[in-house]
Amino acid sequence: MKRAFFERPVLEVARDLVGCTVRHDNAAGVIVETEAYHDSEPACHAFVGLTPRTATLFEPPGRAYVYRSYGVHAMLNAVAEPEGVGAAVLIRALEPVAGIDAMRERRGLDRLEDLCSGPGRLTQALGIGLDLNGTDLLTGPIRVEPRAPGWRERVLATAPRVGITKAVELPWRFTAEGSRFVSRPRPRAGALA
DNA sequence: CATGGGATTGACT
DNA sequence: GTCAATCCCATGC
Repeated sequence: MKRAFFERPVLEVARDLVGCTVRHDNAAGVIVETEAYHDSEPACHAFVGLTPRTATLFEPPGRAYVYRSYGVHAMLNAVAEPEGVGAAVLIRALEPVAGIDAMRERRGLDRLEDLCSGPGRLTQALGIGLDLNGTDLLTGPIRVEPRAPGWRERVLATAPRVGITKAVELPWRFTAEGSRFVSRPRPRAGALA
């Protein structure tokens, strides 16, 4: 993955990350669902400006923004756009492709579809914790790798983002159409990107 | 310094 | 479908 990939409009990065691979600690999955967040809209953490919590979002593109959700779960984002712009792509679901036994162990579950089909689930499956906030996705412990041949053809669906209360109308969620590894709620077929 | 609210999940009715 | 868990941090007094 090249640095320039992340230094682009966050909607483009969100779309193009579907089909790429996330790897950590000998486990990996192909991204099947993303959401875009940008400091110009109130659902984004960076909307409030530069604070200790949001600092990573304004850092150079290609870094990991990892934060705690509901006091329980770790959420993994890829920082996008030039340094100084608060924007990131939330990785919401993966199709497991490597280290599946390790994932099952960390999740305490067997079903392949339950391992990484949600933002809190995939961080647990990959062993990604808050300590990795700010690390580099090109050189650090978490790696994002380009699409394998064939994923270019995959059809994307757009939908409203999940679990937010502001800017709910923006269709900034992207899913690999028909994938059984997408998190709930599964978007209706038809709204193609 | 007190308070409220999550970019969720899993267990339970 | 409903609901609690759990904790950091932004905000307001």
